[in-house]
Amino acid sequence: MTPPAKGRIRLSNEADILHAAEYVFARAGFAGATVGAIAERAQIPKSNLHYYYRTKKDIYRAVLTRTLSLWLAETSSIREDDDPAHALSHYIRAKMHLSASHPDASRVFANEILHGANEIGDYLRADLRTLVDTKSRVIERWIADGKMAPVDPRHLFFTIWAATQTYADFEPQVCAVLGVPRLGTRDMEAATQHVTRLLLRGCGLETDLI
Amino acid sequence: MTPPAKGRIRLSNEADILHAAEYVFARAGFAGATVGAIAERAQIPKSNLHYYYRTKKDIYRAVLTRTLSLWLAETSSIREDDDPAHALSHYIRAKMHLSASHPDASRVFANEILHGANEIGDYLRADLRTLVDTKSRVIERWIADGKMAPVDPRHLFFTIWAATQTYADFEPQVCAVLGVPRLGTRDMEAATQHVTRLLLRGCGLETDLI
DNA sequence: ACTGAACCTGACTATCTGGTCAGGTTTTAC
DNA sequence: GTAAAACCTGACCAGATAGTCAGGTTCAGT
Repeated sequence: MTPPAKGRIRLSNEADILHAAEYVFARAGFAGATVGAIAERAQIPKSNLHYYYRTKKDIYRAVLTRTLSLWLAETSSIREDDDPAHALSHYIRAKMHLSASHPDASRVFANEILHGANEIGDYLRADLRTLVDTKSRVIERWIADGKMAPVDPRHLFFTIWAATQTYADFEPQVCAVLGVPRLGTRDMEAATQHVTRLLLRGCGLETDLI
Repeated sequence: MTPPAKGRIRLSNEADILHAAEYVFARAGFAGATVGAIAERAQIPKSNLHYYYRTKKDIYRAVLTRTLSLWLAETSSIREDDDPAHALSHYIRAKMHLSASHPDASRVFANEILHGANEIGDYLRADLRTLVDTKSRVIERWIADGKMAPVDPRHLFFTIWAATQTYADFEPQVCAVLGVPRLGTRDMEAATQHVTRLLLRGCGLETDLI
């Protein structure tokens, strides 16, 4: 267990380390990342880093944990008493915003799942599954009420996640096709418009009204 | 350069190595994969492997190159004289089939782009971009002819790729949410139906007619 | 001011891994 | 049958890297 009360210095240094680690893990994956590189980026000696996190895996888990809560918090807009078009477009926009503001976090997360989700598999099977089940029931209710076209809610989530995270995870491919060096605010806004319209229309929802 | 004429043994061994390498790279990434593990899986001594591929990067590039051509060949169904609904559903189905039949290839490819596309960036900016430009013009023509709703063709490709490849790249997440140990034929067929209907309807195309 | 806890660090090591190489065996072409 | 090319391999090494540790410095509460 970590000490119950964390000192000021510890708090600050752990934040620096995690920030640097996110950057390094996003670019090199777990195996390719070196503790030395993380330490260098955090501007801290390697042995000092080991004082806060005993092993590389400890750092990795800390980065993943921090990202998970971020990822999970965004479904709040999907509530049964809300309007489907409004709720879904809000959710999609929130996810796109996450891809734009925390691309490295998205990449670390993607990398973890891509390679078998060995560290977070239990979490996915428990918390994530429960969450999606709950939100799926809301969507099924909307469908039963004739508010939107019949769509498998779980697969709808897969498609929304994929369509939005692709702008963070596969940015080099997107940039290559669009012919831009990196994704700017304008590109991301166009992407958000596209995804929202395409998927809402796909769910049989009027997009002109938004 | 590789020798112009390859021996029978070389052909067979290179195929074994590449097959094993795809498996290992998909699970561990480039840095996490060890030449020893690839050799072991190919049932060949490590030094023999180095006889065929001098460096680990050579193996990696060979795997990527093989995958690239596979990935590229599928846009053939998108032709201007074809019906949009038919062409797009055909393309989506082909992409889904690729995710089902070559998940490891998809993962190696995804991993490469996720970590910056350093090996295939040039290819993406050249061949892939040209291909997408060409096919985008076809879709723009369909839109101009009022055959489908106005959709940004490039972003449409991003969404199709993302929605289909997610079933290979993020399989552990999909399985966790669906509560199944692995994706079966039935699951993939349901996924294909979902993606096709959602995206075609999103493009303003009638899906009942397919 | 004092003192114990928290924090810091250079030097070190065990291990792992990519790649080499000399010398062997098998295959192929004639 | 034979010779050259292709193929194979155990032993080896150099470099990289995760993690340790003993001993030092700074901080926080009193």
